[in-house]
This record gives sequence, structure tokens and C-alpha cells, in this order.
Amino acid sequence: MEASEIYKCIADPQRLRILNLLEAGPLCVCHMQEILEVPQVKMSKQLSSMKQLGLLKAHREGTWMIYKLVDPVEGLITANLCYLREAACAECNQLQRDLTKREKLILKVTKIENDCPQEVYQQITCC
Amino acid sequence: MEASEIYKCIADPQRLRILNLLEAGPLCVCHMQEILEVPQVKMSKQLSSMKQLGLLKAHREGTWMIYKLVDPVEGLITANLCYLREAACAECNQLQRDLTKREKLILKVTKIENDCPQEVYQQITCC
DNA sequence: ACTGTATATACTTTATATAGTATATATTTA
DNA sequence: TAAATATATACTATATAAAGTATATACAGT
Repeated sequence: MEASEIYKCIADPQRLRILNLLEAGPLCVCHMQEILEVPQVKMSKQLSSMKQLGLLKAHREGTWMIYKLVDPVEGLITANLCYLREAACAECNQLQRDLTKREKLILKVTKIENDCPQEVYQQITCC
Repeated sequence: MEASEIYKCIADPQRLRILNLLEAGPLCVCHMQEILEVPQVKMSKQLSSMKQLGLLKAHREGTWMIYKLVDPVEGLITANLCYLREAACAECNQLQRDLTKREKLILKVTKIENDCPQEVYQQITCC
């Protein structure tokens, strides 16, 4: 994969936020939607473009689609997420808030049976 | 500066190459043109957009315009250049070749009096 | 003042990306 | 089989960026 393609991808703050979330573990579309507060179409289109790029993969579980990072993750992405999480900028704080939001959401859904595919709530631990 | 603006900037391989060159020291436009082999307009437009972004600054020396990175350089840029120089991809090899080309060019121009502003050939050393 | 060289800008065309609305598909449950 | 939920796709509209051509500016040397 070309570095420029990766940069083009993460040049969109929302796509960056998605990668940041997925680095902490798989998630289904509706939960990402809830965390990022974006319309369903937008989320779906961005996920599919990232999947086509080769950064994400997805599988279905019931009506849910679960997305995760491909393994191994592109090093350039890991390096940048790592850098941004340490840095002090508006976007970086957002990344931290998203991870916190993710934790809370997962704790919540694990208490409601069948509200979340097992695979998601079994991976509460963060990188 | 927003991270997304920086990513948008380096998502263009040529702008990335410019930053890579300038990290090794200041250069005038015509020499960057020679190394990257691009038309004058394109070079000039990209330089001015990067200057406006706040990544570069420039000053005139005779008919030459000398560009350099602002000080301090954005950490995100340093981190990415550093990562890419180590990595193995088409773009990364290009970065190395550009630096070699730069060395040769500077060695050449230092031998021809008045072919290059002093400030440029005094900084032959690389990062 | 005139010429040549280096660089920048204006303007136009073309390509690319984003956003929005509506609709389709896949699956589960009743 | 019908209804509900989650997700994807098609289509259109709009915004943004890139490329090309021509022209302008700034300075140096004659």
C-alpha cells in the first residue's frame, strides 16, 4: 500500500477516529456510529472505502457487521495513532475521548443480553 | 496546526519529497525543481501552499528564493519522514534517492562560483 | 533603459472527493 | 410471509484540489 493512500485516508478526521477505535478492538457499525455521532450513510461509505483500501476487514454476525483492522495493521497507521495519542491538539483529545466513550459503551452493552455481538464485548481491553 | 492539514499535505508524494529535501537543509526553487523533475509552476504552487500552511518559510537572495522548514518543524512531519526513511516502499526509496541527488547537486554547485546562494551549499550535512 | 533568469500569480479546465436523499439487501423475529 | 433492524449501494449535487497555459514580478548584468 502506498504511503500517500494512507495519508489521504487519515487526512479525514473521521476516518482517523475510526482507525483509532478499531485499534482497540472490533466494533460493529452502529456502535461506531453512536460514538462518532455521524449519519449511517457516511459511516458506511467510509468503512467500505477503508475496507477496499485494505485497512479493514468485516464479517457479518446476524444483522450486525463487525469491522476490525487487518492483521498486521499498517505500521504507518500504528505509528501515527501512537504519536497523536501523546500529542496535544484538538484532534488528539478527540481520539482519547472516543476511546473513553468506547469503554463506556461496551460496559453498557455487555449488560444487555443480545445487544451486542460477543466478539465485540469480549475485547474490552485497549492496546 | 491541525493534524488533518498536515496529512493532506503529505498525502501528495511530491510535497512529501519537498519536505524530505528541506529537512536536510534549505534549498532554492530551481534546485528542488531539478531534483524532483517537475514543471516550475507546479513547484512554485506547492511551495506557496506549504508556506501558507505554515510549514515553510522563504526569503529572497538575488533572483533566488530560498525555502526552508520553519523552526521548530512540526513533530508530526519529522516523525513521518523518519518512519518512511526506514520503511520499504516505493515512495520511501524515492525519498532516499532524492537525498542522494541533493548531495550530488550541492557538491556540483559549490564548484561553480555564483551558481548557488551561499546559504544553500553551506549546509551540505544531512539530518 | 534593455535583456535574461528565477519565481509567482491569474485564469481556465479537469479531476477527485464529499454529502445528501432515496432505495436496496440481508437477517432476525413474530 | 410480513415487519423490523442493521447495513450497503445508487444516484445526484456540490465542493475541493490539481494541472496547464499564459502572463506578471523581481532582480542582475550589460
